[in-house]
Amino acid sequence: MSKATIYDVAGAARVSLATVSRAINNPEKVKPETRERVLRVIEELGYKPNAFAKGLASRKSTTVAVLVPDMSRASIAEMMNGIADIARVYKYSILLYILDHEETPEEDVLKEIVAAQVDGILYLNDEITDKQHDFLLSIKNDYKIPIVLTNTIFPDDDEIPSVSIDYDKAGYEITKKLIDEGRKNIYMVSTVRKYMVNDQKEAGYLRAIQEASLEPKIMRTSGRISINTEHFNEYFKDQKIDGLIAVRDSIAVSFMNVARQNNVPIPQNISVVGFQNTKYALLARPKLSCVDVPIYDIGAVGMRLLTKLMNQEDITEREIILDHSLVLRETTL
Amino acid sequence: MSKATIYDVAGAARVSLATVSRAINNPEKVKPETRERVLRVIEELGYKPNAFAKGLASRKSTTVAVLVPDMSRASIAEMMNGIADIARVYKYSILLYILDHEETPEEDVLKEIVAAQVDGILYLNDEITDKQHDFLLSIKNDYKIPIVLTNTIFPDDDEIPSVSIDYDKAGYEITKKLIDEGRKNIYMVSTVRKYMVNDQKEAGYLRAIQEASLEPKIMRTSGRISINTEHFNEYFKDQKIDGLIAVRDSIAVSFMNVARQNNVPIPQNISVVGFQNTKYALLARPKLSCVDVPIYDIGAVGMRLLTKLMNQEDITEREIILDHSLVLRETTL
DNA sequence: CTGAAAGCGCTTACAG
DNA sequence: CTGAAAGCGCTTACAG
Repeated sequence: MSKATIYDVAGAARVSLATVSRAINNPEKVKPETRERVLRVIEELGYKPNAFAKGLASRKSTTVAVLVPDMSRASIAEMMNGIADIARVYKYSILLYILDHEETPEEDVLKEIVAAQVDGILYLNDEITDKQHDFLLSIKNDYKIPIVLTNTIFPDDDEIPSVSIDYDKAGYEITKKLIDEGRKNIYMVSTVRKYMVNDQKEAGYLRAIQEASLEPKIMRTSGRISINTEHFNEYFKDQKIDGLIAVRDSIAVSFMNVARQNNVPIPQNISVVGFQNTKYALLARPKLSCVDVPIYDIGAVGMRLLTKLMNQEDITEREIILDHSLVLRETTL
Repeated sequence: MSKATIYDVAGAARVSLATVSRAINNPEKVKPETRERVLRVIEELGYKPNAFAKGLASRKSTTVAVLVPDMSRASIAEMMNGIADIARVYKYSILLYILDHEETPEEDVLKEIVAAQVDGILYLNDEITDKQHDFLLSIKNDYKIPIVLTNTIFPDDDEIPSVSIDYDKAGYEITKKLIDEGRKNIYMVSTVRKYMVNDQKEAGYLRAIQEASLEPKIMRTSGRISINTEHFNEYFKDQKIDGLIAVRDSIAVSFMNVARQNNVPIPQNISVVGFQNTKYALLARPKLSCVDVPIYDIGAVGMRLLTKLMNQEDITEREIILDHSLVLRETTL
């Protein structure tokens, strides 16, 4: 049961190794009966082509690198499911790189990725500095490795394709919803870290607030629950808040817990909404209204787009925007 | 900037390619000044060894495969963080395989993994049938690829090393805690899917229940929230339940929501506990008591153990059990 | 300490 | 439609 090579198959099928290779990779170039004989032997011997030899000879790896910031974020994990499902369909393997922000500079990780000879890169890190962006561009142009930004965008970039939703529009819509309810003091709770997508949510929020001549109030939190609690308690001192938009469901739930402690009924006194539509939203009481982000699909479509790029197919859209929707449950009027 | 090969380096450094290879892989076999000259050229040319050629020639890939059932499970995702951090320390790359239960048989995925020539396998799927276990054994023995079961175990297996906590003991302890509170009708809510770790939690529960001469009541749920709700409503009809142990935090939270709807105070009337100590537990009100599972560490230790196995180091412990703890918050007396 | 050469297991023009 | 042969970029005994 030690590994059969292409020579073993060729011998057993009484053909040359070139024919075995063709039977696998270009079946139409082989006479049907020969092909079947070869395929049968492959089956019998449990033959699997050695990935290294194949990669070396063909100069293609059928491997993509996926670069993620932190797997424990629910959105990242769910995207991976979408990516993996599509990768399997197109027979790509996934090399996974998780950034450990403190230890290894992203640039080093990217160099590792280049050395690994991947055919393409899925970039899920949604904090992108100008410097990082330049480096991505150089990888794309110097090494000709296609890159797709997945659930993130870089403003005014028309070189690197991306897949996401229109977070600006979503931010606008959900803010508008609260304004239409008659809310006047609507806070947005965003993150200290400069995630690209949260910038967009904020921009949409600001647009809606300004259109309605209200006062914008953006707070940035680390996301740590204990710290949130402290901040949120402040909100109830002046009693002026009547709407809250959190960039993540879990932050919204965290706020609701503090509101209950202060005996402020939701949604009667305050409308609360989140982003993503995770399990947190469903498990919360009252059930959280939020923007639904099709995160699995974003991963899947990102991977699909990358396969096209790797095949040098013509891409009409370089920036794919998937649909989102507002899921109104119990925390809005 | 297109890729330099080992020949380019050898040429520029005026040595043979064998010397370049040694300078990289066995520096002590090369005269210091030669080595430095080679290393300088490598730096200048930005040379990175081609991973395929290296893998083909050396028959080692410095790559491990990680096989996971579903990335969206919080425990799996967090384990990945631990695995990736340690993998980087030991310079291993990670090939990620996510099972899509319906589509591709696990056996096929495992064959793919073997073909990818990985040096080791981290197996995180915690539903293991006898057949799957046999297949794992054959991979380990026929192909000599080390395997580590991470956060799962296979009963009475002394061949495949594993890293987890003592779920049986944890199940026992948490049940004992409720019994000590004076609870008499303690339910365990487990899963329909036969996760190995949940079997152990159940075993521990049963042991404690029987010791106390109580009646065991195990319910198995699909985990879908809507279905849970239906089931849980049943519990309140006969009013006999006074303790609930869920194998996952989110199931416990789900139950608490139904309890509130039925106006049953927690923990006064019913003690509720979960497993894992996820964000769900902290975000719930009252805050959920639960068994804390050091899931990041399980991943990290699993990866570390695998590196030892791949280096053929002597392993004293084949079954590593990490410590767990009981985190008592507001849902227990 | 260093080099020449074989070999790892494939793919792919090139002939036929 | 099929085969012989070169080549992908490395590693590693084997000599010297």
